[in-house]
Amino acid sequence: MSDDQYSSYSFLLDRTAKRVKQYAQQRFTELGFNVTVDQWIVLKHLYEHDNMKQNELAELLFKDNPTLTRIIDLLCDKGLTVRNVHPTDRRSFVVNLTKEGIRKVEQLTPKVKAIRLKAWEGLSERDFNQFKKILDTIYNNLG
Amino acid sequence: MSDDQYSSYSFLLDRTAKRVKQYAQQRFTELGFNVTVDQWIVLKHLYEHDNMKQNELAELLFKDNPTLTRIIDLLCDKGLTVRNVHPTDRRSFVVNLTKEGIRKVEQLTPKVKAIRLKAWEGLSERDFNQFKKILDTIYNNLG
DNA sequence: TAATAACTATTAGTATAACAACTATTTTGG
DNA sequence: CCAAAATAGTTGTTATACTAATAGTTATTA
Repeated sequence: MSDDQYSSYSFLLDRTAKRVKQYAQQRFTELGFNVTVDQWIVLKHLYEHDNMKQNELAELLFKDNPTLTRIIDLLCDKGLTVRNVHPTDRRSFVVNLTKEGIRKVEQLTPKVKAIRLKAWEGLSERDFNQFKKILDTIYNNLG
Repeated sequence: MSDDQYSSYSFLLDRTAKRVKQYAQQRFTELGFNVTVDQWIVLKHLYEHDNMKQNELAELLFKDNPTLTRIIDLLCDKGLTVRNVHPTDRRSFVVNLTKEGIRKVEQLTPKVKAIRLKAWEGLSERDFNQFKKILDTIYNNLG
C-alpha cells in the first residue's frame, strides 16, 4: 500500500473515535445521566471490580494516574464513589461505589448499551472480528 | 452478536486512537518537531489548501471553532501561520502559512509519514480496506 | 430602510489527556 | 537496620473538546 493511502488511517481512526464519544456524550446529556462518558466508564468498571486501587483501575482503563485522580474527585463530589484507605498500604486508596453509585450503574447500564449499539448497525460479527484484529495489531505495533 | 461483545468496540477504538496519537506525539517531541500532533494536522492541511477561512478549515478537520481558534493562536505565536482579513467578509479571517510554516511542513512531511507507517506493520491493503469500511460505517451511523 | 436574524470568530468555563514535579509511603540492598 | 530507590497519589501546566455567551459583521425581511 502506498504511504499516502496508509497515512489516512490515523485520520479515520481519530475522526471515528471522536464521533463515537461525542455521540454517546450527547445522548448522556439529553437523557440526563449527569455523568460524562469517561466518568461512566469508571463507574461501570467499579461495579464489576469494586475495591480497586486507583493505579490498578487506571491501568485497566488505559488512563494515567493524574487523569484518574481527577475523575475520581468528580465522582466523589457527585456522591457516586468513595475513597477508602488501603488496609496494608497507606500510600493507596481503594475506590468503592456508594449506594447511589450502584443504583446509577444499574439504572444506566441498559440505556448505555442501547446507545452503544447504534454505531454497529449494518455491521456483522465478522466485521467486528476484523475490526478487533486490526485495532489490536495497531495497538501492539506501537506498544 | 451479543450486546456485551459489541459494547467493547468503543473501548478498542478509544484505546487504539489514544495510543496512535500518543505514539506520534512522543516521536514529535523526541525529534524536536516543536508542534503538537493537532497543530501538525492544521499545518499540513494549510499546505495543501492555503488561504482558507477558519470555519472552513475547522469543518474539514472535524474541529470546532473555539478549538481551531486556539490552535491557530499557537501556530501564529510560533510564527508558522498568519491571519489575514477576508477580502469580502470582515467577520472572517483567512489563514496562511508563513515562509517558516511552509519550510516546516516540507521538512517534517517525510518524517511524519515514517512515524505513521509504524502502526501498520503486519497489516495488508485488504486489512486497510476493511478497516476503512467499518470506520466509515460507524461514522455514518452516528452522523 | 430598519429591525431582526444569522454568521464568524473569540472568550470563558469545565472535562479529559499527557507530562513533570512533588509528598508520603514502602521496598530494596548494602 | 538504614540509605537509596521505587511506588501511590496529588498538584501544576499545557493542549484539546465541547458548551455557552459575546462582539462585530452580514443577510434577511417586514
